[in-house]
Amino acid sequence: MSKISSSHRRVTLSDVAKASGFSPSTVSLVLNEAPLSRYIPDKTKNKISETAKRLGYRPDVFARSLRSQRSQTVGVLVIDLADPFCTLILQGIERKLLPTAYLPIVMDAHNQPQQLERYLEMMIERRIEGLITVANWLLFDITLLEDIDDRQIPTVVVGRDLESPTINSVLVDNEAGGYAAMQHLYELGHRDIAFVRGPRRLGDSRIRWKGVRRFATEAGLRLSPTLIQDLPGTMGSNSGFEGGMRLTNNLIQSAEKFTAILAFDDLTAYGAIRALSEAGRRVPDDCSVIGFDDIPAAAFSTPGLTTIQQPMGEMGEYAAEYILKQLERRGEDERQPYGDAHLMVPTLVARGSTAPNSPAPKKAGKKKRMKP
Amino acid sequence: MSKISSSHRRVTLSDVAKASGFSPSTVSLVLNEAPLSRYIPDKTKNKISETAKRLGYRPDVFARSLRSQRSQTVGVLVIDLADPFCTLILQGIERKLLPTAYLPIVMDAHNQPQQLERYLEMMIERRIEGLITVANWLLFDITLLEDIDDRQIPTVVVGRDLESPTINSVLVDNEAGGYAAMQHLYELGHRDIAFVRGPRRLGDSRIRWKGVRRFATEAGLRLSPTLIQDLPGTMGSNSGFEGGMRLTNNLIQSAEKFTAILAFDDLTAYGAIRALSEAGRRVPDDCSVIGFDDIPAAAFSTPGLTTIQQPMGEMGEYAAEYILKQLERRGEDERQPYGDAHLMVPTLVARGSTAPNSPAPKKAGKKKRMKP
DNA sequence: AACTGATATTCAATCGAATTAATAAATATC
DNA sequence: GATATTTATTAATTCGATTGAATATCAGTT
Repeated sequence: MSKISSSHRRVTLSDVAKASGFSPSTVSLVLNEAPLSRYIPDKTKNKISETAKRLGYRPDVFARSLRSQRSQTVGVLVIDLADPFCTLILQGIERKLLPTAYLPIVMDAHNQPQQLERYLEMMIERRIEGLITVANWLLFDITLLEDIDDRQIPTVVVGRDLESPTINSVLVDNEAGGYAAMQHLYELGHRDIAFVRGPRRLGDSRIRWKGVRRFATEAGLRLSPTLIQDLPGTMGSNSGFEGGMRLTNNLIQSAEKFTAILAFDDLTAYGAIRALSEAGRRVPDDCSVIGFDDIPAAAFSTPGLTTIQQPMGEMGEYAAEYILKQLERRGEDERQPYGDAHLMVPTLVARGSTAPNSPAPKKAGKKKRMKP
Repeated sequence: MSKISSSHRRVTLSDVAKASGFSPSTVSLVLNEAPLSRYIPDKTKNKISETAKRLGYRPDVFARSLRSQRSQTVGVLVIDLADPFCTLILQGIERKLLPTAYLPIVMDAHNQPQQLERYLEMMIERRIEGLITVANWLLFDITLLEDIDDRQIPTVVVGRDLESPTINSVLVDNEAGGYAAMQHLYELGHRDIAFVRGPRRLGDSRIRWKGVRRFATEAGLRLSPTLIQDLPGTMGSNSGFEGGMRLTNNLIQSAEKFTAILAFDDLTAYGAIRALSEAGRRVPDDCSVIGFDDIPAAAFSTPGLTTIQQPMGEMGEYAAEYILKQLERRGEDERQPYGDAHLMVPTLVARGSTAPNSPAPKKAGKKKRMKP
């Protein structure tokens, strides 16, 4: 039973009509379960559906779309498909869309926001009925998305805090995440904690920091300004790694003691680990490292990376559901609340890259300076 | 200049016709540069193209597809989007397709080959003009693809050796890769090498092994059967990691000495590293590990993973080009050679997970037994 | 017997563009 | 000057499905 369909000539609506002895109109009404089919007796309905099945009829999507002015597609604009963060979100979206009649049209911006306009134009040309943008932390022009939204095409952004006044978004509770990361390190006994924060211009980064600060305040912990580094705002895709490495080197050379690093995201964390390793410091024995995201590599690297897990899959699912809901209530003309952000709860995943602080000395008098 | 298009009402062909003072036919001929437009004077042509541009005319893809029976799309069936191997290939495909008139319709099989048939049906419904299947090492039913090929839809598979008699494919030269991996370890002085091979049923795995054997024979090296482990054929997506871990534990417990592990792929290699680490063996000091693929994580893990790089991007590009070529010469009815496999050259990428063998003891007398 | 309303089915227009056959004017040929 | 030929443009059909208006049948009402 592996043949997909035996005859190569297309079966059209009127083929079914002819074969079943009814008119194309009737066939259409029946197969679409249109309201007008309400008076058509079951006998007719059965006959029609049977012949349709027998002939292997499949409606021509183009004819249908042309007539109905609906494409049955949802645009999915992914900022970078190679970013595992985006990929997992995308898979969540697909999971929700698969059982529906909507086909995702996936476009990959390859980390080049300059071309965003072009992609969106292509999507409009293809008459997408909804738009989901899967963003990583790359900055791009929001006004383009707002344009789409203006056109009555429901739009949502997943993964990033866009801080747009009009566009709804789905993202992780960054503050809770920052808080949890900090708490984890604190509970392991770390008091001298270094930070590699995200770019200042990035909303997500600021909010995570807010969570970190909140925990520190509550715990009565003072954060040393010397131990705070910021990733630059103008970074390519993978340069989180390089940034993390460079900034961690700064930290090491600053000569201020620290026993743990809280990194902006997993890639940054890996950069930190590399830098520490090159400086002869073992993770987690000499220094704990915690990331953010929980990309797949976090599980299979050695040591495993302790991190704040974003529920990427669920975020994608939620976004897809949101769009589907919008599409259902189309025409009701009740616009959803503007600029809403739906926050998902992050989860701490403790792996090998964090460990209790200083198993040896209880008295804090003996400080190991790397360089005087 | 961020507005994508000002007016929300669609501009149709006859709008342009009215505005320019010509008939829809003429406008269509001019804008498509159809053969019949050869007698139309430049004056007319210019006027029409100008008004078209002025009004912001964009042909309706559905109307066009309905009439011309061409969808201007290429189906891209990805076995697992979360697999970085697939992702990078996909990006290569996109790079080549972007400048053309063809839009990729990406479908993700989520590692569930049972649903393949359904996806292919959806693609046929969407009238894809060509099909690129991005395969990882998951086994699936080839006959489905052969069906597509039968329908005059050019088909190609990237990334896997399908061993199909009819379908063309693009993949890495597995034998050369196996050879190079082996050579690398040998040149570092390793003589006692353990292997975690891929599933026996997998063609790629067998060919890699062929390369390994060839080098061993040339170098006069005997391979110990005890040090050869095979991944099971029935594995989920990420279980390469678990498999690698489990089989490496077997190796460790076998008590036969080895100073390097040649793993089937990067994920397997990471499993091996984890197992070694848990057994107290350091990589690369106590044991070198080499992988295959060069997934992104290989670069940012610590130590970096030495591996055989597959040119994933280029493979994708090549596949896309192949399909485009087939589409160009459509109608010429000269079928391409059947079942061709285009081999791409792999590259050794030496990173931190491999190191010269035994800087210390020359005499191999002192064996550390894990358990008797 | 004429009329109403529910039931059952179909006609015909439409979506927007591509394309073939047809027409009209200008020029060339004998 | 009648007839080809080239140049320039268009009317009309087609792709395949949807849908509002129209028609036809029948049971029930007065």
